[in-house]
Amino acid sequence: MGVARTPRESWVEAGLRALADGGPEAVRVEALAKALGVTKGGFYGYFADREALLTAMLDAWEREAVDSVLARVEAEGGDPRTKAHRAGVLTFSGERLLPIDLAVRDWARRDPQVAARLRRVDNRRMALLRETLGTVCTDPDEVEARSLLAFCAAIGAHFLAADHPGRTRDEVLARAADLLWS
Amino acid sequence: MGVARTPRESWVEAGLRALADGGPEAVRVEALAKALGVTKGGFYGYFADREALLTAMLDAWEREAVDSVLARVEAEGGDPRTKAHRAGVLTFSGERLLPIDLAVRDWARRDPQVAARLRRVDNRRMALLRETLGTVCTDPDEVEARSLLAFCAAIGAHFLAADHPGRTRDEVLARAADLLWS
DNA sequence: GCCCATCTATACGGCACCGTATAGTAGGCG
DNA sequence: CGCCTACTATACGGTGCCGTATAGATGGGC
Repeated sequence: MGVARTPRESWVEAGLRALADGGPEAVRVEALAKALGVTKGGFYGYFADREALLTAMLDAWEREAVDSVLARVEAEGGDPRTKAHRAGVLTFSGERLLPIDLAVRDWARRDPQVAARLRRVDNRRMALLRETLGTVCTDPDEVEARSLLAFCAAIGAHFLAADHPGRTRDEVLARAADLLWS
Repeated sequence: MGVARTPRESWVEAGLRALADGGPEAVRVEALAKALGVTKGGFYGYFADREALLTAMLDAWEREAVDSVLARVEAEGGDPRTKAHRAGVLTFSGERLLPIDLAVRDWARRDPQVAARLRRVDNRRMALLRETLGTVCTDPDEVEARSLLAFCAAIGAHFLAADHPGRTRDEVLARAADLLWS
């Protein structure tokens, strides 16, 4: 048996990279092959077509972005706000997950399949926010409002281009977090 | 002189529609021509190339999304919160501007030219938010934080797929607005 | 009615990509 | 060693798109 020189995961990996910095349209079989230093010859042994790769990419992302993150957060435990913060850091820092996350969000606006997946992911993240914010606020409606604001801030900050004269974005976000968790 | 059967604005218009529901990659000369019921023959009389159309689209969007909206808001006047709310409604309701806005946001992550433009737009919107929130809150740092939260909510809500058991998204957003303007 | 600018259709070469077919190579296993 | 499987390179037809060239239509101005 020959050894897998360019195994299935390599294609998924390259696909996620392309998605991260070019959107789903940038996930092109021949381009990935060139990025991997091969031709597309072997691709169709792993995937029926381009669409199958996109699905596999989303599968991998869903696992890595939620299961793995939430598992680590639960394992380390700690203060509710700390847990929420660590989940945010694990998810939205690091050059890897964030750009994929943002690309998936835009993609979801055009593809119902992707939207359904993102909904599963976001619901689990919202559940964590609800849980932690429930410790600093009793009114369930307000907990929901604060959770949405927190989530929107975590995501929206990356889609906003506004400046904050005399401050950094991170400083403003820190102040916003204080407001939400006060 | 022949009359403009498919004038320049038609191409810009069709381009913005394509951008709104397919992203910049979907703005393709031949596809627009087909959508307009024409061939691409006349296109290159108005635009040097596809890139020139994209620029013209952004010009049109910037005027319509900011100049026109802010002018109308200032003209009608009213309560600060009302002004901010009306600006939000004019910008983010209606099937027209919102999807273009969201598409531009994703586009800006990959194209510095677009990012610079979005920055101008967002700064003007932020200025309005700052002004109105300055009337309910004195600490400038908190005004900035609340403004950012409000803006992130307006944008982020459209990129979030989470559910709110027993509530609608609009209900939660209304509660969030109450928090920010309290 | 005719001219002429303005728009339009058609055709072209080029490129990038998809998915398929086919032949070549490389390494584990008997 | 030689086979057989897994992977790879190459080549192909098809499609959709870009930008250019060129010829045809259309309607206002004189």
